[in-house]
Amino acid sequence: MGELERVLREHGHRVTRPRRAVWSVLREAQAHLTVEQIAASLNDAGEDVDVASVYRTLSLLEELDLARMSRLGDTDASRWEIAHPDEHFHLVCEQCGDVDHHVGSLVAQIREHLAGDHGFEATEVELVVSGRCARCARRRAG
Amino acid sequence: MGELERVLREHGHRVTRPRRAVWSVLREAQAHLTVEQIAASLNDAGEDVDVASVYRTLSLLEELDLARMSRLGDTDASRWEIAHPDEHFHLVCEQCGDVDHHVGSLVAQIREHLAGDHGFEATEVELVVSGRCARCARRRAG
DNA sequence: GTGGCTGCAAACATTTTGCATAACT
DNA sequence: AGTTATGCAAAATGTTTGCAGCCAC
Repeated sequence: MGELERVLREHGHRVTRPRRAVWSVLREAQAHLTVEQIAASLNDAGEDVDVASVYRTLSLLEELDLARMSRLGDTDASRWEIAHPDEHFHLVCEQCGDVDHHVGSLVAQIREHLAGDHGFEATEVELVVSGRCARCARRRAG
Repeated sequence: MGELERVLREHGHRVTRPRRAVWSVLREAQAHLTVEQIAASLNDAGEDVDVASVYRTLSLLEELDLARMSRLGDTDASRWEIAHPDEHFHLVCEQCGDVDHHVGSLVAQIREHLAGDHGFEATEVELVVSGRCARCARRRAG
């Protein structure tokens, strides 16, 4: 049994076609998807799921720590991704539009720094860095 | 002549009552304000400014690097603040709802780390940390 | 069978836009 | 006087909700 089914059942929720479909789209995408993009993917896959259900499913997945929402870049639409077990941060390239995930010690370092200097117990560290990725920097600088 | 007037004129924009009023509200507030809150403040101050003008003014101020927008916490409304010359980050307390600014070396450190390890030229570092502030942590832990 | 879930449509919240008028330079 | 910015209202966008019927359990 997949992770989705297990977690849903554990919490007394039902395993339905729309939930499987949304989960599948999130799993297969590497990027952060807007609801619009998720709906398009569902369509491509021949799955007929209402946006309202997409929203409801995403909220549920978030509640169950299976998905994560963020508002990257300058868009006003939320973007969704599978909840990574590892802490990571986002590098948004202003030139090519790419969004990279990076797992590293950085987030842990930030957490420690805050606990030490500010007495702040961090539960969630959201680090979004905009700029130019190595590839674009190379191309432009020579 | 104030900073607002100077920058507006420098860029060929007019100095108008709504622009002064919005600027004044932002200057006097320490917090990050939603457009709704800005409108309420304007009302309190006896200034009659349409929301559309508030939005247009805020966009202009952002373009001129006089104001900054961010989407803190879980709200879906943008929040605005005077553009700080210093780099800073946000500590959002999940318990008391407080949003603190912190200026420190942390952002510079992140920038260096990324340039070194990832070859990523950061232009903007947005660090939002949720958790429990020192005050709330003390109260609860003893 | 029954209660939770879905689809549909309508409501809601936030932000943007078109246009006639007002006001800054 | 010229033209940019404003106010108003309407539209666009993103998200939530009420409800009748459907489907997983």
